[in-house]
Amino acid sequence: MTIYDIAKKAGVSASTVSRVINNKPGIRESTRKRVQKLLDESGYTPDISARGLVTQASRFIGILIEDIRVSHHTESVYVIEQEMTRHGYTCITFSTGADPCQKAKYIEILEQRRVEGVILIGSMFGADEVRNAIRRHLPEVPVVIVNGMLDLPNAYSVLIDEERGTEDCVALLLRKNRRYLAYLMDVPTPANLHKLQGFCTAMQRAGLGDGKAHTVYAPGMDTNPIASIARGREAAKEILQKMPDTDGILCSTDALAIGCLQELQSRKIRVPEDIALVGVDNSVYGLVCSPTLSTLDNKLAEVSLSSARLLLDAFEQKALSRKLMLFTEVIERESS
Amino acid sequence: MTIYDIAKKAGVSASTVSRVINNKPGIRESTRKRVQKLLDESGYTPDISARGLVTQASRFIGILIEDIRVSHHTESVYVIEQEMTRHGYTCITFSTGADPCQKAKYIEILEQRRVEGVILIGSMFGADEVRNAIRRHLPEVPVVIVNGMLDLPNAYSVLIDEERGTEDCVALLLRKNRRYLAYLMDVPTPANLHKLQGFCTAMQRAGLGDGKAHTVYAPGMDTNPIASIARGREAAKEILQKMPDTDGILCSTDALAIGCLQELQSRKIRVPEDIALVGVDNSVYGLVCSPTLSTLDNKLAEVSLSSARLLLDAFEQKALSRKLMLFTEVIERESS
DNA sequence: CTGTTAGCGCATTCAC
DNA sequence: GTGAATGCGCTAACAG
Repeated sequence: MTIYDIAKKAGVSASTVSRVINNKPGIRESTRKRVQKLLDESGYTPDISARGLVTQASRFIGILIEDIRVSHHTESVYVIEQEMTRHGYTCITFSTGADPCQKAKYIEILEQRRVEGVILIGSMFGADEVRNAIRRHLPEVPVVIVNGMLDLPNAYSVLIDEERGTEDCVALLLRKNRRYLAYLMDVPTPANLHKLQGFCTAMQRAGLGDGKAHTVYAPGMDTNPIASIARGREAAKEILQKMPDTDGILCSTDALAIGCLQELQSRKIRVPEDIALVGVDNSVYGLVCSPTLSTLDNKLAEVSLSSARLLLDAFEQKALSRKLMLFTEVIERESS
Repeated sequence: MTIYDIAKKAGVSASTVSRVINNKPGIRESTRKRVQKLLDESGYTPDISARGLVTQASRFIGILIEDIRVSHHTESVYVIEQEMTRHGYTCITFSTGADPCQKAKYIEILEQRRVEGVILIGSMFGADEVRNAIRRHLPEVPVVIVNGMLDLPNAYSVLIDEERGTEDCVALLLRKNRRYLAYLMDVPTPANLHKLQGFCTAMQRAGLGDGKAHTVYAPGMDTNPIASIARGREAAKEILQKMPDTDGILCSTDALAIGCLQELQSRKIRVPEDIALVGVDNSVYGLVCSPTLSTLDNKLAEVSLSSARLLLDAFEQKALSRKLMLFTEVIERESS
């Protein structure tokens, strides 16, 4: 079923049908009615790709995330997809995994699909390989990176002040009279390094010594939340062994904090009485666990919506700024 | 950058370039080398949509789910996307929401994108509106429905025997010497009605009376997991009020069970000592809460992989069957 | 107001 | 082996 089929049935030319479909002016009302009726009855639907070929507009945007199973990524994708769909764009979403080369491959697929814009979710998309891939494959289309930076003329950033937020988390623990703080850090992405910086700053300011000495890493590549939890558990063991005096633990993600919590509880260490616990992400997990988890709300939903809006503005070249910063909020629950 | 640009640079015709790109035979090796080199250097990438216009193959498939934020949906989408991408297909995923009309709209978008196949995740896609939309907009492409049925010549089903699984859950509770069972049921989707059927069968068989009389509904349209948890909490109150003797609760989803757990704990009712709790979905939530949640693993990952494979088989018309059934497994954890 | 023509980027005949 | 011509479904520019 093409516009030609409709045109034949209606006894008009294909252009007339096209005009009706696209609500172009300059058509006699009677003709429009007649064609529209046929259009409705025949169940015709335009081929958007064919249209895109001539209008040079795919109406696609690409969304890249490392792993959609991570709950705050999911939230981001949800919000962005709703907003972009509302504006007539179709989202192509890929879970790229952690490997930068793999990320570059997906960028090539997005080029093949002629996306009009891209949203990268996560600071690890600021890697050099990604930048090169963008420069090579998508040098012309606006690219918004969420919670990260990309030094490219077509790149935009929506940032979250997690460094400051982490300082606020430390402040919370200090208010709870904790003095032997530990920091449990996930893979050293730029975002996580910012949080570490915040932790160190706050520790120093409080006269609690070198933050890095109180930091334990939870190494691992698997982005699955279950794997994250397991890593948190392992890292908790390390904290307890190396820093037995610890009375407060700050985790760079909620998933790690959950693992941590499980390890503490299995050892009958009371949370928050013996050790207070704070996570980051404001994920559902923090509401599901018991005690509920104090966490840093990094406003992923707002940030994602802003990034979608920023992309839409960039399409109309009316983006006010290439860089946007949003602020976090500490959510105090039972674990602190 | 088109094949014509490459052709000009190479001093050959566009057809030759096309042949090189598609690895067609009948090209002198020296020519192929020369063109390939230019292809690589220039950073040319074919426009898949333009190709699709002539080959009549979009290499798109559509995935429809109600809400990607629901953790087992997310898992499904992840698995399907990985598998389809591996086979050269690009997935277009939409969160449709609960409204059947909205679902129909998304099906129309999929038609506009000329998807070659569709995967519907969830039994609520078996609704009449959806069937009509498929019949109208996508009568020719294979449609796989996960955990549901669609009476259409181009439809395939991958089912999970949750009815039997629910019976197994009741058996678990009986083994734990529970006799006053309640069933907490989410919105009456076909899948949830199957579970209810399983509950009733098992209750009757055990001589515990009419299952329906022991069933409480958690009404609500919001598919967000946080909303589900809240609904579970409300429903738990109702159970405690109407059936104060209850010593075991089976919930049709983990999220509801989490809400239930929270309400019980807030009333100092011990789980599992006073009331045992079992969910369905084997979601991360069940590992995050405390006590950890016994649950029915409905093998969403396997089911999703099977549905992707089924679709791929249908593309090559070598699908062995239109209907596939997989089996569940009870996972016993601390809550029972 | 409407039809004719051309061309988007590509693969595929059919000649040569 | 390779090129010229054609058409996929559609919109846009230009006639009329």
